[in-house]
Amino acid sequence: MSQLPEQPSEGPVPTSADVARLAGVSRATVSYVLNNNSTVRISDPTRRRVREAAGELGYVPHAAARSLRAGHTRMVLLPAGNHPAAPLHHRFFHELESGLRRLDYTVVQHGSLGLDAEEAARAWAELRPVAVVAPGGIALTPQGIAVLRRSGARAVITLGPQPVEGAHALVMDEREVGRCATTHLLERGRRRIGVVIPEERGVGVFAEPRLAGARRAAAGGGARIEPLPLRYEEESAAALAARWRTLGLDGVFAYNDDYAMLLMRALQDAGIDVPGETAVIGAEDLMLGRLLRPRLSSVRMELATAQPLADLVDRLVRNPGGEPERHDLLSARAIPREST
Amino acid sequence: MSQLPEQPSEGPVPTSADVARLAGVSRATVSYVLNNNSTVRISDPTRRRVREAAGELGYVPHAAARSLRAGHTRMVLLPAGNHPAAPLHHRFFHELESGLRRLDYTVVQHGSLGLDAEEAARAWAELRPVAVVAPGGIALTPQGIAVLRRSGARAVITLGPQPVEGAHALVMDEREVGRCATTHLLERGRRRIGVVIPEERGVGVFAEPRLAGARRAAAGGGARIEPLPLRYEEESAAALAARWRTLGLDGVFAYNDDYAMLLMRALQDAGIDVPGETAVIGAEDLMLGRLLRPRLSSVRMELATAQPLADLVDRLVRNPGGEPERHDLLSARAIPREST
DNA sequence: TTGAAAGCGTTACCAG
DNA sequence: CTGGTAACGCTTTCAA
Repeated sequence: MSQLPEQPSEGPVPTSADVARLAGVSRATVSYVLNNNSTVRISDPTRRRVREAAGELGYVPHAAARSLRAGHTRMVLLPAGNHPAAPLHHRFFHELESGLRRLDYTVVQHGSLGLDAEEAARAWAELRPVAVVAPGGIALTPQGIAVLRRSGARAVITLGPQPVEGAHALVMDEREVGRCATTHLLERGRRRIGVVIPEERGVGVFAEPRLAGARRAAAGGGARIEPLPLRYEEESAAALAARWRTLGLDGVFAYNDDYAMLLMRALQDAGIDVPGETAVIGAEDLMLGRLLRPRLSSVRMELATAQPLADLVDRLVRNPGGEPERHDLLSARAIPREST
Repeated sequence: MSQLPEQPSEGPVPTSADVARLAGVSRATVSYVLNNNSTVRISDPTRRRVREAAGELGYVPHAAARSLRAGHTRMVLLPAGNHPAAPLHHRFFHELESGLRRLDYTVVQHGSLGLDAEEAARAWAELRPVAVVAPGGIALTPQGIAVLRRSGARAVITLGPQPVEGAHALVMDEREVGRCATTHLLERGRRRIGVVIPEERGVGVFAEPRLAGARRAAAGGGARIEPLPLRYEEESAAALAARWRTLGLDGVFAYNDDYAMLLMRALQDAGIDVPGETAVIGAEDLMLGRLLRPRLSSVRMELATAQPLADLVDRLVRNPGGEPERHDLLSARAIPREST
């Protein structure tokens, strides 16, 4: 009659007290053993008993309890963007993440769709991350930064096209991409240059600086810049190509290789010779651009390796007092192929 | 001499006790007000005082303390893959995430590079998630599942090409993609069919089932299947194209559109007529495939909308007892264009 | 309507 | 070397 119908999968979660009881020691001893605390010496047989008890119960420490006690976490929070990041960023994030894990941080991505900047910052702050690395396209306001700092974040870092007041900045200056592309077109003798602006929302954070970079380069070279809104659809590209000759452009920087491939095909279909009548250059140097005829010229973007940046995050966490730092991550250079 | 050099950004993190003190009420009252507890009635002036005090201090509740007290979290953990997921998956994750947030879950992605299945499961379990949704390519063993369940996870769900023993499964049966592609080639009269297997690591989880699906379809149609290892590089594709005629294939399913574009270009450069001599079909129906000449045939993959799946996760969390459930998410159909 | 107190799981301090 | 104890921040009885 005293049979308890507890299924193993529904039983209470084992705690360090359970481990202590099973091993016949105190909770403190369990803690010492499991954390390899070196300030105190525990006999080997005891260690083994504790380890075995933990294994037998499937004990896993409770991170929340631990960090409550410790007064801080080792969580680095990466707010996730609403929009798929560029492939380049992906690799970079993975590197950053494993770099941080190597330094014993727990890296956690937290999405924030449908929250405004303040709400999002509060949601992050509830987790009490020791650092926040917010990619470009994530709303991060000075007030949001203040909330995070007050909640104990020792480093708030933006990672994107431009710095944000009051936070450290890992800058991927996308203007450089526009500058490179435009300079290359200028060198090819082009003076009336279109710059594709994707209409997809969320891309603006990247597109605007690329355009700005193009403008600056053009100003120095006596060229004209014409922004060209474009959706990532064949119809949109065809419409643009249809009115191409009225635009009178002899070169175009197409935001990136995807848009460049789309546009170049539409231009060719409309009988515009590339590069004869109009030169086309993309960015990001995708493999696929090399498969087209003419082969697509591009801007290769190189991102700093992420391990030093993980070290940087670590340094800012350990030594939080200083002025906001700025580090430039992105370098760009034109890769001329046949389309320019 | 008593001047404290505390900078505002370095002061202690405000707690509910600070809010209570400033508002001149007890901590309990603060909790009632801030959580809109309806079982107890608090006067409006008090409510306002509490809210103002919280705002003034920039108080943000401490999620760890809260869940420690509550005995459970509302965290849904998504282990992040080592490898960039397909674009389709990206959209899907974003949808799932906002669906879950709508149900008041906190969605957290946790990377696990360089950890084996057991270590990873323990790392996740430390956070005491109420549910874990593990994408394909993430190692999830029966033991790992047990660890998670014992640590309080009420739902462990895999999301990928095949179910895992003991967990619920959202199945994206990639075999269907291979089956579709191959059936389409059979309908076009092809009988000697190559199937590209990317050599990049991490892609295997997707590639193997696609190959399996192709084999099954071929078996029914009296066709031969030839696996074709390929790296995503021009040289690799050129090498494959160079020995193409010795392979004697009249059709090829190229894993996806990226590999298909790469291979098709190499075949054309080697003087192989597409589709005359060899038909080529990809998968994922990328826009770029439509820009090639011949236009690339593809398999369009459609994923179930994610909101119902968020509801499903919620249901499994609230009602954890049942048998492992399986839900099929992926449907595929061939989109014939000019390359087949 | 408000306040006091207990307790969640952990670890650090201090006696034994 | 080991064991008791207090404290981290929060919510929730129970009592006033």
